[in-house]
Amino acid sequence: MPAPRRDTDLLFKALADPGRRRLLDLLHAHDGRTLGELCEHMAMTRQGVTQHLDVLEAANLVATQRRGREKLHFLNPVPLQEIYDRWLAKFERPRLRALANLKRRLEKTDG
Amino acid sequence: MPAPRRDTDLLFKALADPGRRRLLDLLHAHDGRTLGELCEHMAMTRQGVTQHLDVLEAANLVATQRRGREKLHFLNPVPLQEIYDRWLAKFERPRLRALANLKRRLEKTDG
DNA sequence: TTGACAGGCAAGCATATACTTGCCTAATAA
DNA sequence: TTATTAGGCAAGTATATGCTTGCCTGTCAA
Repeated sequence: MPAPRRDTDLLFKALADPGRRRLLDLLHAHDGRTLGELCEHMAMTRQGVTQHLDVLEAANLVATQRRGREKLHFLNPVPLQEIYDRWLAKFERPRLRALANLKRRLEKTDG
Repeated sequence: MPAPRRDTDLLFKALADPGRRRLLDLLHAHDGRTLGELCEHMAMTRQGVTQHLDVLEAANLVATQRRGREKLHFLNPVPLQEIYDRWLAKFERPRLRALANLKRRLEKTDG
C-alpha cells in the first residue's frame, strides 16, 4: 500500500529548506546529537532549529529520544529511500529501469 | 564540479509543491504537451499553471519550445537523477552502497 | 481583415513559512 | 538548596508562496 499523499507532501516540504537539509547532513555525519550540539552548527536561534527539527520529525526523517534533560536526535533514512522508490525511479531512462528494479528487489529481501 | 547550492535549492523547492509534482507526472505520462492541455488536468487557472511551470523551468526540470502560438513542454529527468546521485545515495544503508555505485557507473558509460 | 484561440504580464490577496524575542519548566551540579 | 544548563511554549513579524482577476499581445483560420 502506497503512502498517503500527505506523507509524501510532508516529506518533500521537509526537504525543501536548506537548513533542514543541513540538519540531515549533520545527523548523517554524526548521529544521536542533542539539540544544543546541532545548534552550534546552525546560524540561527535554538528555537529556529527546534522548529526545523519538528518539521523533520513530522516527516519521519528524524526520531528523538529523551535522556535526562537532553534530547537526542537520530536520522531515519527510510523515507528518503521511499522518495527514490516511489518517485524518482519511474523517471529514470528505461535502460536503467531493470537495474533499479533489481536493486529494489535486493533491498526487500536483504533489509 | 558539483552544482551550486542555489540550483539544489531551486530543485527541492520545485518538488515541494504537489501541483508541480503532478505536472511532472503528466509530462512523464505524455511529453510535449501544450499549456492548454496541461491546464485541463489541473484544478486552477491557466496563470496558476503557468507560474508552476515557470518554477519547474527555473529548476531545469521542464524545457519549452514554441510552435506557432502554442508552447510545448518537455520533461527533463536529469536533475532528478542528480538528486539521487548527490543527495539520496549517501543516505542509503551501507550494504546498498556498492550496488548504487555500480548503477551510477553503468549510467555514466551507457547514457 | 476580423474574430477566436493560445498564451503573457502585472497587480492584488490570503495563507504559509522562517525566523525572532521573552518567558517558563525540568534535570543536574555546586 | 540554589545556580546553571537543556530544552519547551507562545506570540509577533517579515517575507515567500500559491493563486486569482483583468487586460494585453501574438497567431491562425474564415
